[in-house]
Amino acid sequence: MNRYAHAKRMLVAIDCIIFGFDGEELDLLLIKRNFEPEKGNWSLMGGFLNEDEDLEDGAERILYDLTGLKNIYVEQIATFGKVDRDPVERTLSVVFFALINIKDHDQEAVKAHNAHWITLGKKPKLIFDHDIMVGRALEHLRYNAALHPLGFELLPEKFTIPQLQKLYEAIYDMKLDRRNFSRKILSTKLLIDTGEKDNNSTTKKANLFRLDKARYQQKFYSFWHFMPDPALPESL
Amino acid sequence: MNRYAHAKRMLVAIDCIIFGFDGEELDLLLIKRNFEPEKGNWSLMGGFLNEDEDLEDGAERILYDLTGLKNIYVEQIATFGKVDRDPVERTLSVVFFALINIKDHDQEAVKAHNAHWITLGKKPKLIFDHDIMVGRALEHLRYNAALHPLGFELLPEKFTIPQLQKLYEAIYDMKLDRRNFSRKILSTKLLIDTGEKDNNSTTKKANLFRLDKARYQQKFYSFWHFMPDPALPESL
DNA sequence: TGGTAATGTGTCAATTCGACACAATGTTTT
DNA sequence: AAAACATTGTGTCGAATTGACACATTACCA
Repeated sequence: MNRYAHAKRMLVAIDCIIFGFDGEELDLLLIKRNFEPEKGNWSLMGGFLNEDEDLEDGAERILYDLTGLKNIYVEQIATFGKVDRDPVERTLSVVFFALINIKDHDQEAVKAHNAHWITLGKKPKLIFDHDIMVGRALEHLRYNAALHPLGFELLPEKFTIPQLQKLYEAIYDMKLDRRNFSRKILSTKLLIDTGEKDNNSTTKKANLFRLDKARYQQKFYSFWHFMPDPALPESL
Repeated sequence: MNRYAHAKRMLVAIDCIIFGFDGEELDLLLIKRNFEPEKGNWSLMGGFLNEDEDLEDGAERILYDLTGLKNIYVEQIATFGKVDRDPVERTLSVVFFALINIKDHDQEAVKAHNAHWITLGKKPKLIFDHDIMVGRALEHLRYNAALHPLGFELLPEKFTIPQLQKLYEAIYDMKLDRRNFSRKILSTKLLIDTGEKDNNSTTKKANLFRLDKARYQQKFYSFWHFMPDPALPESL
């Protein structure tokens, strides 16, 4: 038990990288800090982990506090632990990333926190190691969006295939062939044609699709993905 | 600054999942604890993060302490933070996984820690949430071994293609076609034929290959992998 | 010296992929 | 009202990749 007695207790922060999609580019929800430390500079949304709170609950609390949203897509990415990463006091930061439909958030709550949606390409310099965190989050998004049907979290419930394509083009910063993309997406049988049309369009109105949620759950691990499903052995 | 004053400081542990490969199956290096808490039960190798120590340095210290090895493959997987995961006191655990060549470790150091190599299929029940950690580590290994040339970390410097195949079969718990596997691996141009033969064999001696390390670095992100390399934008 | 076991290499059909063309729809312009 | 324009839906075709399978080679052993 001596081990416990001699070990150092330290602060644990939670920082959230919040991705949205405005129809053309990926956006981040960032805070213009009106509090110390680093008042006046940009940072991720964050907070300290409470004594009686699980990590995931902490992340959800912080995200709810800023956006007013619950049940959004949240995933832990990594923990940052350099000794001097926070100049005030040694603080570990557990980083989460969240994908939200940019139309859904509570505008009042966002304004109250002095938060702003910023296009990824125009991201200002962030405090501490937050720039590295964003880089890691983007890498994570690129990895997982190719292997899992993650992208749908960033779109409204009903969306068109050209919208979905623009999203993937924004994530990977590349152009994709319209016809091949459509063929590949439809071959997953993950989309259901609602029969409705996108009336926002000024030219030919595209078909609106929605996710087949049951199939989505079932295919989470095999979408665009050639590995055996990571079924764990009985003993685990 | 008040935020800092009111936040709770807590213990931070590091736990390591150490994978090895015995030529037939995946193995884990586990501790039969001769210290409290949970004395007599099995656990992962771990320890507390020191005050003046980066996370990765802590993981390397703990791994060196147990195996006598440095410069091994180590990767952070996730942080576990359930409030009651450690019954003694609230403790976060940052989990790392390490891949080592099972022949290389320091036998004395391992014995001194009462550690043992256990075949994954015969893993005993572990303490706390360590079973879940092992599950997550295996999932991580399966993910990444398909996308990156990770497997080589588990093999000696010179290895044969049939050895490599057995490793992949152990990781994914499935049989692969010998001829197609060979074709796929060789098509990566990642292996260099040393010209030597494997003299351990009692039948036809297989060719010994080694990794083309330069190409390995270069191809880390495109090996068996169809996404664009995650090159980050200038701003990150 | 022939039998056995494991390795190295080749073939072939089915599928998938990437590049590309054309028809259909809805708006705007003349 | 018709022509021009922008965007969407669908099809084709050759090339590359994949999965299933066969055969020759090497080394040990009886």
